[in-house]
Amino acid sequence: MEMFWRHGYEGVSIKMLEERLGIAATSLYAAFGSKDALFDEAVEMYDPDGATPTDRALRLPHVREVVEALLRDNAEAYVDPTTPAGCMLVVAAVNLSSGHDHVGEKLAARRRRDSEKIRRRIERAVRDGELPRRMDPARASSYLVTVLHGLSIQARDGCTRDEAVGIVTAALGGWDALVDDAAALSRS
Amino acid sequence: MEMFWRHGYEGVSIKMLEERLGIAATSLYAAFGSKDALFDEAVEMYDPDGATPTDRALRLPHVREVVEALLRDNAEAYVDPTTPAGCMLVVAAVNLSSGHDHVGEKLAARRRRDSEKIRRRIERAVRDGELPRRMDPARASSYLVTVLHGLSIQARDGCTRDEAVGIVTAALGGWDALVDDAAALSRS
DNA sequence: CTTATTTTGCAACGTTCACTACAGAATACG
DNA sequence: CGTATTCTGTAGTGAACGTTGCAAAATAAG
Repeated sequence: MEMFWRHGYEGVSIKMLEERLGIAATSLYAAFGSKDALFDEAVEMYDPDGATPTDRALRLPHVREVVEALLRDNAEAYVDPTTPAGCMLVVAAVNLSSGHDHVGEKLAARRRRDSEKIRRRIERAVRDGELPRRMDPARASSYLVTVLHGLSIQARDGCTRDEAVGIVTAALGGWDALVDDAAALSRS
Repeated sequence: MEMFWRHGYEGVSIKMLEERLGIAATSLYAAFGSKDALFDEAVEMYDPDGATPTDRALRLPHVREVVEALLRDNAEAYVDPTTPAGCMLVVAAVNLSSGHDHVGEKLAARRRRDSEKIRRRIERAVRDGELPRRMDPARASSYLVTVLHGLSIQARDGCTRDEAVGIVTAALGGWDALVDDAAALSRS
């Protein structure tokens, strides 16, 4: 899985996988059927539905701590030196040659899924009165996802943990400003 | 240039270039020498030093309008429907197979150059008293660059201009919060 | 017009790619 | 132990890749 995360779908050849997994190509195909299917398994292993840092953050009781955990925990994961940098869903299939577009689309679908989870959590907080009525969940979630995607690229560029934490803190300032602005609108 | 921007370095084959440029491979090589050199030319065309939206924004007189133009103008460019989505420096060489790392490194160097330009502009604003003394230029520029990189991925995912503008507004809230926090620190 | 230059088409080159067939070797199971 | 299953190594397949050589065709220049 880490190879696809680090090098992307096309950046990893069957030969590299043989060497990494220590098995012959024939067994690879016997076990997985195709490079595509192997990639899918790798993605599923990276992004098990319900068990990601995002999923865990979304289950926290208060939306401010949800947002904080969402950004912090993902940032921590992106800069974790023991794993490839960034988010696999963002970086593993950006560049694809003809015929491989479906690979990138699967990752895009997962990114959308995550974005919608975040939006729905914010909607819930608005319904529950935890956030102002005039809060725009779509915009807020877009902003948070933008920061996460950007952190992923920054992690790939060698961003340190301290830098990532600093970026998260700044981004939380942006979140708080969103909430304040919505509160002011809700009062007028 | 647009093909590399849209598909990335390895996603564009010489055959595709032949068809797009309407010339034979032989002439391609006569003119450019290699695919690498052609890519370099494309990058230089996309990112002429001193003439990018970032460069133009950095020349504005007041730092708040610098930051605003930086985010808005880049976001506009990333979602411009007449050009490929996102920032070429971010998306054109994320996934590279063995032997092509130097391609990605050139783009990373350009990203670093831009990040440093932004940091230095913020440092200048601190020196000139336009920003609080306790402002951290490195952190502030990291935050801005993170937002830009994230917007690039969002643009690739089909983000509309309105969504991008909304994200920029939220991110500006984060910038303002950074300034406010630094001002509070500077007073204590 | 002639000559020089550029471009083209063709046919490679050597390499890499994902994938397959198959006999033999290795391992697992009863 | 014998049998079944899995894995291996080998030798491909057909396609794609970036690049090159070269004669002929096309274009540009004087």
